[in-house]
Amino acid sequence: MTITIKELAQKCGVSTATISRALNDDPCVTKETKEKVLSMAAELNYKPNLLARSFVTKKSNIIGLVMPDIHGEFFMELIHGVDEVCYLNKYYTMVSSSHGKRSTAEAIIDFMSRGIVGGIILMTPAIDDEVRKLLRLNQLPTVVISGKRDFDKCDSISIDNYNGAYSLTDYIINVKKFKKIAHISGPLNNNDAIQRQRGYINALEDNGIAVNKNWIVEGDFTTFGGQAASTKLLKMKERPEIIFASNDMMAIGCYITARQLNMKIPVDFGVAGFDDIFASQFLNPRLTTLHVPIYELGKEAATILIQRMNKTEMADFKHITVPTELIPGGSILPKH
Amino acid sequence: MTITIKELAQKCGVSTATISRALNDDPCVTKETKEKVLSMAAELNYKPNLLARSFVTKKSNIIGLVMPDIHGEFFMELIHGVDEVCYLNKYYTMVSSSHGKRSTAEAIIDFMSRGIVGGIILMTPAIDDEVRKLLRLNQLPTVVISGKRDFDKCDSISIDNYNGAYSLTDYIINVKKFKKIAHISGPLNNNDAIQRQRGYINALEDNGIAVNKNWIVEGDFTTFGGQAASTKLLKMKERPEIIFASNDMMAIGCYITARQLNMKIPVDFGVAGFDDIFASQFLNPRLTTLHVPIYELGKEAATILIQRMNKTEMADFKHITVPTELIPGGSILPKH
DNA sequence: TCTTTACATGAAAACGATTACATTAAATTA
DNA sequence: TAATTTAATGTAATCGTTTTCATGTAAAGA
Repeated sequence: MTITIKELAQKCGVSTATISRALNDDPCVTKETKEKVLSMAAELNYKPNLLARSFVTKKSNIIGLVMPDIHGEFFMELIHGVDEVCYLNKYYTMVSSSHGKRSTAEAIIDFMSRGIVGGIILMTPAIDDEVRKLLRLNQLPTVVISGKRDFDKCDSISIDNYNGAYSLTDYIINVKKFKKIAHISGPLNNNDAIQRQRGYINALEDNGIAVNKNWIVEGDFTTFGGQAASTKLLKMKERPEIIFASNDMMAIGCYITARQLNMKIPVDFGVAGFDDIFASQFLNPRLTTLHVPIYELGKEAATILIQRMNKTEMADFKHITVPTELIPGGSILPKH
Repeated sequence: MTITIKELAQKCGVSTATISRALNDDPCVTKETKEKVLSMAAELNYKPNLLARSFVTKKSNIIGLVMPDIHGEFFMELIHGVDEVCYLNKYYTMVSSSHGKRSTAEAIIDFMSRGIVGGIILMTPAIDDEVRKLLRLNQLPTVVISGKRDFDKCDSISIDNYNGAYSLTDYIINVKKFKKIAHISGPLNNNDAIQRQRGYINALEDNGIAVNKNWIVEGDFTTFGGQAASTKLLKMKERPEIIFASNDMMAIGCYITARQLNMKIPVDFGVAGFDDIFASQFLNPRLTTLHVPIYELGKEAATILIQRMNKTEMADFKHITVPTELIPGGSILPKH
């Protein structure tokens, strides 16, 4: 079925070298030859075998996308963005996750050493020593998407977790006029979680509000964790008026808790989240949260990576920080 | 950095053929040689170049996953399931969508003709003539996931849309005791949509309820379409008591309409959906819907495909239908 | 007309693995 | 002991493409 370059060469009455040159737009071949080759290729439906091509050129137009998990719309949007750019540039997207027992390092090593991919987009909540070492002696172009810029030897894109959390906390204090604000953090080995917590704390301090340590509870970024943490907070003798969860999933956990404790959001307590996942807009009342442009982020990462893959000389690494956007919802009342 | 088989052969003092045999567990090589090769390979961190291997063996352990769109948790769970099985079997997942201008056929041709993937999982709402033809003369193992089994020359997995919709409609009639049930269908070139509508109609007829054509409105599987269709239904002089939307997204559109028209679900009208997407459980009241085990479906598809890719002799094609599960929610009251 | 230059194309090597076939050495049989 | 079989390994071809280098031809210059 599939025809090879040799057969095409025979049909055209030229050598395989000329075919290759014609298809790759080498200026050496004459217009007539090029036309003849192209029309014959189209007629016979010839498509170069990408495996063979990648094999000999040592370049692959496959991008390896390494994520901590393949679950939820967050990562879906990331894949979507990457795929969009890949498609437009005739690249391919290979997904991989460190779910189950697999470590991020393992996934990266796999991609790096087997010649399949020509570049890597690494989304990771934290870069540990093993991964850091791998990236350092990595020969493959890599773009790191992370909650914090803590690696300089790659292009990187970070979400502005700190300023997002800061501005949301500040909004609750100065627009909504609340001071009793609790925080459910993400796991504290997660850079996003750390940055968001820092933003929350600094906003409190800058507004002259003492930080109540009891009101900072570590969660795990799941609805279940949010449920547990919010239950703990709401059963305290002195309970907060607002719960700022470090992501929307945990904020949803707060809604579940409210139902269980027979409390009303936003009357009995207010809730804020982070991420603006799809479900957030359908919560009743709508969740106040921060929108993270994850689709655009995926597109940006793929764009930078492809540029890097096509360039031989290495310009300085790009480090981009993308801002979040405050999405006001009914989950926080203005204080009367 | 990356070492080749030649260098490894030199280090071991054997030929590349022996290395290859040792690594592929050929019974011909002695235990001692095999051990020597394996330990040296581990020491030097040798990993066979998969490109070269695939190139020469004409087999690829990359699976191409073709989807109509890369968006929403539905497809995310599909990818998740496929990835899980791929990882366990040392396969890779390459995603591709027919979003934007790209047709499904284009995506398939690309995968088929370029030698990159060794098998295809094709998720498509309908198989048109072009795709049908492609699949027929396809040399690559393919598993089709579709709303309806309408192609016999491949392994296939179908969601039991008909029985799901039938049982849900029957449940509304016989358990919830409603007879005035409207339906917002999906686009009618979509097999899932067609099967679901058929299930709805047949359930009505089998229960002796006349089908009201005005109460069947074609939607587009989006919240916006669900909004438009439900608005239309609710503004009729004789309006339905229950709206059965062909998917959860459109059901969410019904919730939005309710808010806009200042109506209360389930008091003023009831809603049912199909898919059981993540957001459905957080709707207030919880959406009554049908759970589609999409993650398991992805796993199943990948499992079958990998079996097929490893087998030379072609056994009969498998055709699997997976059932849906009724998820009762507060969105439909029992009729007093 | 002869040499030089430029240009278009062809011949052949290369990439890293697998594998059919050849070869060698050891073991078995006569 | 010589002949034959068997087991383990080596040699070399192969896959489809790109690319270096060589070749031949036409145009330009002397």
